[in-house]
Parts: sequence; C-alpha cells; structure tokens
Amino acid sequence: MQTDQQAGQEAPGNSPGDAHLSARLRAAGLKATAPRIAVLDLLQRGGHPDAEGVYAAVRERLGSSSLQAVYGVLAALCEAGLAKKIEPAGSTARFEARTGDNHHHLICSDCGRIEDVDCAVGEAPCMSPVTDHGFSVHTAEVTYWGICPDCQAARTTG
Amino acid sequence: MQTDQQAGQEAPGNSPGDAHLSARLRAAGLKATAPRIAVLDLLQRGGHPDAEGVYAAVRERLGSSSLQAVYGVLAALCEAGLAKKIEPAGSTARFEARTGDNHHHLICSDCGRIEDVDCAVGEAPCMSPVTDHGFSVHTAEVTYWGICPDCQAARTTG
DNA sequence: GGAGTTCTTTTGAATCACTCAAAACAACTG
DNA sequence: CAGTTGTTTTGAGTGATTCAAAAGAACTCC
Repeated sequence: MQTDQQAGQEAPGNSPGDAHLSARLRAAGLKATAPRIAVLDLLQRGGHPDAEGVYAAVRERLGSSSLQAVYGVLAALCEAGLAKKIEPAGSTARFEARTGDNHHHLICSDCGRIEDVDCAVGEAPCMSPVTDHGFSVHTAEVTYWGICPDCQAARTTG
Repeated sequence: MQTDQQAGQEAPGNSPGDAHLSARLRAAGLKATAPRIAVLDLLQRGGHPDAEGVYAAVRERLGSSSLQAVYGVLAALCEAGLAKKIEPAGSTARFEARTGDNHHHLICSDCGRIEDVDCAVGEAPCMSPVTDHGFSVHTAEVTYWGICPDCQAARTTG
C-alpha cells in the first residue's frame, strides 16, 4: 500500500523531488511554502527571468498565485541569499539563483537576453578601482553589453 | 566702447560665459535654448544628478521650468552624445557630461553618492569576457559598490 | 496528532519615475 | 524681419514595484 508522504510536509502542487528545496528554504530560515519552492526550483534551472516571467511559471505550476506573492517570495529569497536581483539599465529587474560566486553578465542590447560570464581576469583587477575616493569597496559589478547571435542574424537578414 | 553681445544670441537667464555651451549645442545639431544651456552647464561641473536634481538646479537658475522639459533636454543631450545616462540598481537614473571616455562608477550603497573612476586595468581585460556566448560585445560597464567615507563615519559614530 | 503562534500569501490600492501627445512658443534660416 | 522647424510647456497616462490589512498555511509545543 502506498502511504502518503509524511516527512517534510510536501507543499501541494509540487513534485516529490522538491524535498531538498524545502530543506534549503528551512536552512535559510524560511518556511517551505509552495510558491517559494516553485520559484526556487525555477531559478535553479538557470536563466534570468523577471517578476512577470517568474509569476507565469509559478502560475503554470501551481495553478494559481499572485504577482505580489511572487514579489514577496523573490524579496525573501534575495534577503536569505538564495537568489539575487539584477537590475540592468533600461530593463525590469531580473532574478537568478546563482549566488555567492562573483560572476557577471552579458546582456543583449536588442532583446535583453542575459548570459552569465565568469570574471574575465580572476578577481583582483576587477575588484579594486584605481582610485577609491576613500570608499570601502565591497562589490564590483561588471556588465557586458552586446548583440546576441540571434539578433545579429536578424540584423543581417532583416 | 562696449557693444552689446550680438553673436550667438545668448538665451535669457544665462550668463555671458555660456557662449561656448551654445556653440557646443549647435555643433551637436541642437538649438541652443536656455534650459539646455543650464542643464549642460550643470552637468559639466561634474556630479551625477538625477532628473529631479537637474530640475531643481535649472529652476533655480532660470526661475521656471518643468520636469518634463528637463527629461526632454536630458534625452536630447544623451542622444547627441553630450551627456550620458547612468542607471544604478535601486536608484533613479543619473546623468553626467563626461562622455566618450570609458570610465566607470563607484557608488555608495548607503547614500547613493557616485564618483567616477578610470578603468582599473587599461582596457583589454575589462572589455572582453572570457566566454562571449557568440555575442558581439560593444560595451563593458563596471560599477563598484562600497561605502563612502561619510557613511563609514556615520556607521562607526552612529 | 491537534491547537496556537508566527510567518506568508492574498487582495486591493497606491506610489514613483518616467513617457506620451497636443498646443504654445522660441531659435535659427534667408 | 517673417517663416519654418524644432522645443518647451501643460496635462494626462503608463508600468513596475511597493504598501497595508485580512485571510490562510507552516512550524512548534504539548
């Protein structure tokens, strides 16, 4: 006989493989709720969706949700260090689950597509400006702007 | 004998030393209007004001203006290459007149103060990411985040 | 394994920076 | 100096994000 799963209290709407996501949430001091599991799972698959995109994915997975809930979940994940908010110029905020490492972004000026890139020159050169004006620098953020392959093709074709 | 200045048609509300600003505007294909001269003059003194700050300065200098006019002027200056728009994460858009050189910014996470910094390592390392995903990269934008001296003092004191 | 407390989500509305559009106006041309 | 073109003004509108109160669900402790 198949017993209902009882350990971990799987939130409804999520698959059994989400146990470690629940654990990760709880380890970060967050309650493991269905929306949070759905968002974290989505982000961990890579990509850099915006709030609207996350909302669409959550809605498709859970059947219902609200955009405000998604904003709340994203804020909680960011504060807990499980996600990171990216705010490229001229774009809505994007979110990613790859945190802790000092990686940067390559963004298409045409379509907004975002790719991760590792730091070009290790860490030191990127980390310290020549003149720091007395600032105590804690982060160096590098954004490469360019045209992605698809948009390059569209330009020559179109 | 002192003739009234007749060349350049100084716009009202501006000082006589603005002749070269008018010339710069016209050279860029823009009509030399009082709001534009005021904005360009402000930006050329350095600093990274936001639209509201520019508006306040223009208003103080010309007596009257509108925020929408300032947005229009800033957009025109940016398009003409006389100004540059900066959009730091979590902040409103800022503007600066230092264009053409590849410099970066050092921003205080606490108060939002912005300082210019030259590229840390010449140009090459900053300009090319290790993996470009097929992108044609045209810009590398570096933002250093830290705490400015004033805010450091406020923290230890406070 | 159930009640209580605390944290989340929901629902609804509001804010902020910024943009759009039409009409009044001013700068450059000849 | 008059005409044309480009700018500023005025007024309203948009979209991303945030705020606040009430309903609801997760974890704790018995």
